[in-house]
Amino acid sequence: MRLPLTSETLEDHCYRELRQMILGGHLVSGEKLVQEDLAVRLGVSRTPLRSAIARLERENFIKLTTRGEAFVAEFGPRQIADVFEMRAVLEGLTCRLLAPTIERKHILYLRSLMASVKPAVEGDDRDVYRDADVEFHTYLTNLVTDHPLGRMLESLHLIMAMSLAQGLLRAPEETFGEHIQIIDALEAGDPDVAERAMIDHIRRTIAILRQRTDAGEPPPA
Amino acid sequence: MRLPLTSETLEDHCYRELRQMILGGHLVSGEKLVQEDLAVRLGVSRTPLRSAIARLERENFIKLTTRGEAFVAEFGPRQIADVFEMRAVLEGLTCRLLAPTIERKHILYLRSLMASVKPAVEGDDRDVYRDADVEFHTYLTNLVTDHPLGRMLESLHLIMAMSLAQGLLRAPEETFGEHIQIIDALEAGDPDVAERAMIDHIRRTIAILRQRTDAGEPPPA
DNA sequence: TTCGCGTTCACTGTATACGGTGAATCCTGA
DNA sequence: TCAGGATTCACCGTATACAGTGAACGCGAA
Repeated sequence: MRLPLTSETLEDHCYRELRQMILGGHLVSGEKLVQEDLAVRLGVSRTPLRSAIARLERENFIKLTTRGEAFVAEFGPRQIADVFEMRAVLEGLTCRLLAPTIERKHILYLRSLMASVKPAVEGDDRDVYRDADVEFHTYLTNLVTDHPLGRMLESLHLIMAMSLAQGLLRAPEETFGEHIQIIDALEAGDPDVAERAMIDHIRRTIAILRQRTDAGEPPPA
Repeated sequence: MRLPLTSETLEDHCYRELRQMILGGHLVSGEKLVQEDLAVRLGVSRTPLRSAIARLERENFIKLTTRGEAFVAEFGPRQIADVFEMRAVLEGLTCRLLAPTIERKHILYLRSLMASVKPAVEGDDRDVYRDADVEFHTYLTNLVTDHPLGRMLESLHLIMAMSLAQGLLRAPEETFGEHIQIIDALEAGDPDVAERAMIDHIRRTIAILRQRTDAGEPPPA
């Protein structure tokens, strides 16, 4: 048994490791997760591994059959759109809650973040912009402390990161302006406007995803 | 070891049992959950019990210390309001998704449900009305299948049931009309109106809860 | 009495052993 | 050759054993 060099639990370790394996494509969609194999691969016993799997299942990264077999979930445009649907309203709520009291320094950070990727927008450097996009949403989420909302959004963000790993869904010049609008609304301290701006922002992306679903486009495998 | 009389897993059993113990007040807020004690009390080993605890923790019924000790979460007006905040937007989303395609029979059921409690509203029979209230929201949630939204709302509904166990937060004559409005919007098939009706409905309750929080009213203990 | 320190103990995380069950495989008879 | 049934096997849920770690408690010194 491995000594706990860090104070982190082995379950946490497995959780993050598995997540990374899914994100990094080392575990592909639909692949079966055999507990014993994975356990030796991660150097732990089945006990903490099982906990990690259960957690990932609740976060929709893993599907279980009635008999307990675990498979990596499939992420097509449909599934991503479903998750984004929840993200839209929950991140909208985030903005609503933040607007009245958000501190100036956070506004400044968000502005500087967007300013720093302006060249990427103009040069259409999508990799750079994508990271900023994720950071923008993650940063906002992390500002809501002492509220169960934060934890709920964590797992959804991962799915966002995953979907973006395959490339941006909308052009930077489009979403850039929307981010600015959100920041403006937060700075103005208007909960309704801020909430609406965020919801509309994400729902425009959902529209794209739904188009792909309707077109029957399969996940890029 | 108990034989699996039902196909249900022991973890599921523990989960429901614990939930019920919390709801029923057999486990009170702030009480520590000692794994071994609970295990013998439920007639199982610690293994499935631990899974159940982990699950309840993710659903905010149980808080864990850094060292893994589990305590029953505290549910004051503040915590309930926080959860209701998420319920508002997620159930709003439920209505938005349902509106375009909801079947007539479901509309009819909801109408008959409300009609059946009309006397309770007029007679101010709050116990009867409360059950119908929970049923109204639960029924709608269950209509959304094939979407992660349903599972996400499950745990939140439990907290609603819990808060209502202590009595209604608003007068039936107030919420009754709002329920009707929601049904009307669903029947009309208008996603925006249906979403807004649900959100407003729940947010009015949140306002009440926030008043109690501001007044510093402690949980009834 | 009170503070400090060591010992004990309770309780957790983790490993491992065990029994059961569905699926795959192989054998047998037509 | 092919269908059907028995047997094996792989894998999961659960129980239990073990080791580590704070916290509580008691004891001795100031």
